[in-house]
Amino acid sequence: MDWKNKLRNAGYRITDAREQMMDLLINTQTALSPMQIHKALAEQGSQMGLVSVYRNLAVLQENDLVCMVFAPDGSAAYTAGGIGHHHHVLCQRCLNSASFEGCEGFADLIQEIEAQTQFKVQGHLLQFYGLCSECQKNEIHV
Amino acid sequence: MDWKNKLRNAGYRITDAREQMMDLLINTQTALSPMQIHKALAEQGSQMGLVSVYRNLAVLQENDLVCMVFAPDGSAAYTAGGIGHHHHVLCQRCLNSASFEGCEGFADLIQEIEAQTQFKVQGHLLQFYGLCSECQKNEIHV
DNA sequence: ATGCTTATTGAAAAATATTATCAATAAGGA
DNA sequence: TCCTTATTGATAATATTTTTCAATAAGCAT
Repeated sequence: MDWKNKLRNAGYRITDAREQMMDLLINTQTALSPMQIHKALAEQGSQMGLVSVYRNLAVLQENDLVCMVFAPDGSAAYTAGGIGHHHHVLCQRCLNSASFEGCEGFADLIQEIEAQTQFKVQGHLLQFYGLCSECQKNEIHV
Repeated sequence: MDWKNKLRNAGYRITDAREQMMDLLINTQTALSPMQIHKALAEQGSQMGLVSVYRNLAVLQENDLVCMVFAPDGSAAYTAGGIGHHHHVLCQRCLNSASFEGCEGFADLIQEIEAQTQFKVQGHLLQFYGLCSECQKNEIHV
């Protein structure tokens, strides 16, 4: 199911603002801050206000159409890749974002944590940071 | 080495503000926001300004005396537990924080990610969320 | 196509969170 | 005890996110 039907089925409307945002996020490799999204759309001629960017990010995120990731500096950035349960690798240099599945290996770790801490584990936050292939090339010449 | 010497050796001074903050963070099970720290210290009679809380959190964090964690809502909170490379489990209900070591199991996962994404992985962000033992008890009566 | 209902938008303002400035104070070595 | 300089508090400046509200537009029913 494409994102439009997903939104429609959830009772949301398909607006220009949402189309522009989805197009941008889908076609951008790097994770973008709300401000960057706003700026990029403005440069494309969009009149959309920053407020709508925030509001729609919330809607899109709620419907699993975009993910929030933490940039290396701790700030929030958004990206459209990835379906189902997955995680992200972010390039520390250019914020290029890739997704991957597989945190099954956690089962053992979670058991150990629960034994050690007496917590009941219910969820996790996992991201990797590194260098994308492009930035690795440039890194050589440092 | 206790935290005072650690700071001293790094060229920082031991001030009332820093002592109050360390005492508070060491004796508090839950992760605290800058605001909560400021409020708690004010209630103890401290005159410390919120600005100093922020500044000293930065200093203490830089010296690995406190850790920043992400609360379930994405906001930053601080806790003093844990030495060396470690991670945290946070209670979603009360923000109780426990630390654990062991992300060795990541070696395989990282190799897989690097193969899949062409990234060179250099670091990671990992936290678990769940219920602490106290909150599990209360959960039963929901 | 047309009208109606209501979600959505933009603009401005409010609320929050964080950082910078600078004179006054205090830590800690001489 | 003095001196140097990191640290502090108060204020202001930035940055970030949310709220409010009238105007607009999406999409269903006609």
